Amino acid sequence: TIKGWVNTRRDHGKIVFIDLRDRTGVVQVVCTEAAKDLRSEFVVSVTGLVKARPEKLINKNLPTGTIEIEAQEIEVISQSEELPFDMGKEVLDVELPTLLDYRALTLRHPRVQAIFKVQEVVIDAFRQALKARDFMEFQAPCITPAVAEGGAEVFRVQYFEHEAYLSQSPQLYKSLLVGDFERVFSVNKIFRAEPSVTTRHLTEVVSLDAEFGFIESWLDVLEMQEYVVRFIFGQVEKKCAKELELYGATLPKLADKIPHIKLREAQEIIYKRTGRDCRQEKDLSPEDEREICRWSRQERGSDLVFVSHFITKEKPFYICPDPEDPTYVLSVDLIGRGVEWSSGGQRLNDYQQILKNAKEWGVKEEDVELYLQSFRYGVPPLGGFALGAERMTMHILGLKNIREASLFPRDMERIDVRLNR
RNA sequence: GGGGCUGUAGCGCAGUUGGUUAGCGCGUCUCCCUGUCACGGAGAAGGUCGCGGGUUCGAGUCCCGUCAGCCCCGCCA
Repeated sequence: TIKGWVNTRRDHGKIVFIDLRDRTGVVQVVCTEAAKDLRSEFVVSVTGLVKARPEKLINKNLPTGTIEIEAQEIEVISQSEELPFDMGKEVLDVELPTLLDYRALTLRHPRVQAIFKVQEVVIDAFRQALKARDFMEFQAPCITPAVAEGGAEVFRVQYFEHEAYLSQSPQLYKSLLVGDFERVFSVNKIFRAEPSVTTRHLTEVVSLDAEFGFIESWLDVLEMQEYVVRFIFGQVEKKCAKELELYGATLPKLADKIPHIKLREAQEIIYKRTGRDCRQEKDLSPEDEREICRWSRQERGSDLVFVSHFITKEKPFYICPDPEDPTYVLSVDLIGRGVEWSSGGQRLNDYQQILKNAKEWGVKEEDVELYLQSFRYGVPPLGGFALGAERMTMHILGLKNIREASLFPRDMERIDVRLNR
């Protein structure tokens, strides 16, 4: 007896073929006319005999193509309504809004499922990589007391008779915890109320965060980041060959060492290559990021490139300025395939300096009280980084829109269903 | 917030310089088929062309407005 969903039905009159699907794959069931009433996505229980197919009837395109099941009895367990689109195609031919409007159904398609198998491996590999380096996993809070960092917009929530916010980053908590556990990481949801309607932004994101103490320099953070990314790629390559093939995807090519350049060097390179002068800009634009990726690929043989030394004033108060030139910070973004994959850097660990910076940045002491407490009682030099799980998944598979890489994407216009209907 | 593009059957699309009955593929329904595996064959149903207004003898097509969607830019520790 085998139970599963009807993938497709091929009716030949006296003989009917059913492709039966369950979590392990698809197998062909040979039925009599009794199967005439079965439709796509019906859940059925088939009792019958597993038989080897005659040589001529072997389907080489199907992993189970050498066998088939001769049905003796078929019981319908659950019926399905008529499908809104064709699920039998190798590639679901629907537009993004349809893909998401029918999410419960589209997630049954093997090519859609592949996305989330890759994502699972990415997240699992992140955990493995850090546990192997003696990091401890922690659960970050989602409700936070105040907006401690400028920058990204935050969601406000009613918290009894008080106001609270949804966490836009576990940053302060993971840094704080370095004072307690030395090496920590978390896999957690973060929330951003940016009014951004783009192919790479979501309001609810899975963030892969790591932070550790006793670093000799910010380069230790960069190395740890590189180790983790390489480990993740290795696991995806090993465990997701089938999924990568479905998308014709290849993992980013990495040089022996991922090249690393400073923001100003990157801008100089872009100026020399394109004549576009962005040397005074405070950050790389999307086009700049694409150009620097082209450079990295051509000149250094690497699809990924670290860009460091962003402008101190543009970064949060806790980032460590470069002692050699405090205009720039010891923070680093990992850029690949034209977009940002992760960002990290060295943080301040000197209590007085953090206090001073907080004041300068306009951060109220009382809003970061718990964070500051940690640094009053001794914290080693520290740093860390964060990767976006959806962005990694998206760019590993070459998806066009990040919403495809989120099971239930939230954006300005959608929470499960479209908000403007 | 700025710009570009799109909106035609359940889904994906075509529709010429404005012209009389708006098409195609898939899916759905009926019938035929014992070897298909995206089965095949015959037939059928299914549309106020996003919505509102205008120009015109006549609008899916042109104009204005509006709503929705997609993409780019901006915003984005």
